[in-house]
Amino acid sequence: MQDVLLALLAKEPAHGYDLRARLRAALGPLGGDLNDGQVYVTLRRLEKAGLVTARLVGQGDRPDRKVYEPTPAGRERVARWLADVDPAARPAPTDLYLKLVAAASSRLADPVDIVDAQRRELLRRLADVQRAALAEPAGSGPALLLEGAVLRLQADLRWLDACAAHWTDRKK
Amino acid sequence: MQDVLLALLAKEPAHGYDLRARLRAALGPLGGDLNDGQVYVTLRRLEKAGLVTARLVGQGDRPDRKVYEPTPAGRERVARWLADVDPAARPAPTDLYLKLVAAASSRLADPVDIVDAQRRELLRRLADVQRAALAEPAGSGPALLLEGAVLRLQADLRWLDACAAHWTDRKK
DNA sequence: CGACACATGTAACACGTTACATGATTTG
DNA sequence: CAAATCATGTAACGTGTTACATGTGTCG
Repeated sequence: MQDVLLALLAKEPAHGYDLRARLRAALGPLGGDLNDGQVYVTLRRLEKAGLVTARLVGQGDRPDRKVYEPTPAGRERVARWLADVDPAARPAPTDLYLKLVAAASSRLADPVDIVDAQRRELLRRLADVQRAALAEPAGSGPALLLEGAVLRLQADLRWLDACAAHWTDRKK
Repeated sequence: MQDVLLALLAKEPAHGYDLRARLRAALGPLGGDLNDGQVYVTLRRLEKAGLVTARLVGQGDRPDRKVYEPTPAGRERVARWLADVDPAARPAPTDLYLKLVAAASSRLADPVDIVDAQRRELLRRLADVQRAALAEPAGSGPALLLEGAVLRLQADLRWLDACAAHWTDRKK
């Protein structure tokens, strides 16, 4: 998040509200879960870390803006971020897997039921995402991002099939 | 994490070291990034929240064990966790997407280069995971989890191709 | 007049990560 | 004798989440 904001500021100085709007625009329908204060908190942390500087810009009738600009240290960090490959969180559906293992070993729930419920949920989300994708102009950024979501959901659905097979075998 | 430990304790009371070992066994090669103190911190938080109780079990020569057991409130929470579908984090590769957008708009780096670097990285990880999968007994839990990782990595790789096409078009 | 866009924040909290810290016993 | 295994933790930190808090201007 910090890096993202820094990179946006490296393009041109901006104030919090504007950054939030740009983020929402870039993310499209998936930007809905952004938090109100998140951007401002992050900006203040960046400021405290000496990566950006701010100046107030009054504009008469409208509320004042606080325009941020990266410091040299900030620009350096952006460059490093862009050059590094993504650390990329654990690629596996670890959480669900642990739930299934826990359910199986504790005998409090049937893993196959959980898999079924999860499959229904993922199918629902897949439909949502695909519907949202149709609403986006083809070739737009959000459309691309939504395609990424679709691919992942499909991958997870195929994995769920493998899970179902796994625990069905064990049950008998 | 809290829920996972609670569920394991619901099966049978255990001490921290044992839980850690069970987790590592369940996760297989992917359990390597578990932190030493993590389990203990979580257990203490669970205790503070009144979801587990602990009693010390001395065993003469060996260090004492602290055996944890869920409280009724804890068991209730496990039941709820198992019944609920996974909240499942954002299904889209948002982080990388934002990096690409930031790179493109700031002109500090070429998105296509970033995509290429990322592809090399994912291919490397895919090879790692597949090699690890061969070392696991077929049909084991860890093997299943590794298959999940493979499917996701393949999905992300296909998405990278879409990204490359997207920004190659824009460049011309 | 009510809703929405503009514009900014804070405080408390939960959680994972990192790194540090200790000490006995078994095994090669 | 060194290393691995058993066994437990703590302190500090960074970050995201939640919820709260405030105020103006415009448009229908």
